[in-house]
Amino acid sequence: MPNRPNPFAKTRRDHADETAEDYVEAIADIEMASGSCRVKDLSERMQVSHVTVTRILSRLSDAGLVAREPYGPVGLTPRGLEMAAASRTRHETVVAFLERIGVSNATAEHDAEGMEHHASKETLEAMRRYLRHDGSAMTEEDAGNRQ
Amino acid sequence: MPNRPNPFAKTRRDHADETAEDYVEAIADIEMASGSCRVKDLSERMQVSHVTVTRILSRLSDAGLVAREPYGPVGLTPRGLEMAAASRTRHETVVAFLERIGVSNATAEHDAEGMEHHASKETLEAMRRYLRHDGSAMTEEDAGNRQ
DNA sequence: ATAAATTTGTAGCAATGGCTACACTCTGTA
DNA sequence: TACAGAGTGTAGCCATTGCTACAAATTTAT
Repeated sequence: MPNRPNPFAKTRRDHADETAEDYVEAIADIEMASGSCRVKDLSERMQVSHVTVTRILSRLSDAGLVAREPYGPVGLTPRGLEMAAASRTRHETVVAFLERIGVSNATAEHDAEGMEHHASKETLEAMRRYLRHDGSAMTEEDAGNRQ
Repeated sequence: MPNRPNPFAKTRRDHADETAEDYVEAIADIEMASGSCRVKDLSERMQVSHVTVTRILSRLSDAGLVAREPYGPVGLTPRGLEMAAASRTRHETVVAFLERIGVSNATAEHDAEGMEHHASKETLEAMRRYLRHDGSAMTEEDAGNRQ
């Protein structure tokens, strides 16, 4: 018997859900930054072809997260907005946490993008607790001086 | 323009590589724990059908990570062993780190499974630095008392 | 107002990872 | 030894996410 029973399991499902969150988050970001979101914006952001974006948007539209009309801009439904807000909060928690332990902003943004989908409620709470109670940013030097 | 340029990008590729690492790590674990690894052990561990395991093993065998013969046990090639060792180290770092900030062992194991694939070298180093320099385990109570 | 350029949609292919159903091999025991 | 049951393999289906190539629409410029 494996000594680590099956902490795995679900990890390998949910890829489609992660995609949904990433897209919804990106749409909210882009709308916020430039006023409206187009397929092109998403294909650049996600670094995939516009074809891939179109197909995924169509799935998200069926799922009731995205509002879409041919050749038009991409919008979020109320449910999409909800998901975007939750994703954003979680994303910001992970980024802030990584920076706090000394990771550069660029790396924190990059790693958070992947990690955020796997941080459970409990882990996110631990991160927030850490952010609340350890007020100082930790640089490499700080880390050396701490004890 | 999005304010977050494209920290995304690769995030959505590499799923196959993550699978490879997960399987190789699992094989090493199971061999360690029970002496030999069978398809059945993996299908239980990963909670997927034996069919899925077989197909993935065949891909990993083609990739030179896994040694395989029909109806026989599953082994790792030298390259597979290398990958398993690296994965294990990284996994243990993430688990230890999560526990250190107050996450329960069960949750740490679970979250690490997904997060470890997205922790860059820089982030892993920050975690190890934190583990080295902050010797005490942090419980929820500790967190409250710290400042 | 037209032509050119950009954007979006559609068709159709590939790889990955799920599955069920069915066939085959292996093992252990009657 | 022979058979039952457990373990594997194979066929073939589906969904997701990539892609290129080509077609249609929209926007921009002339």
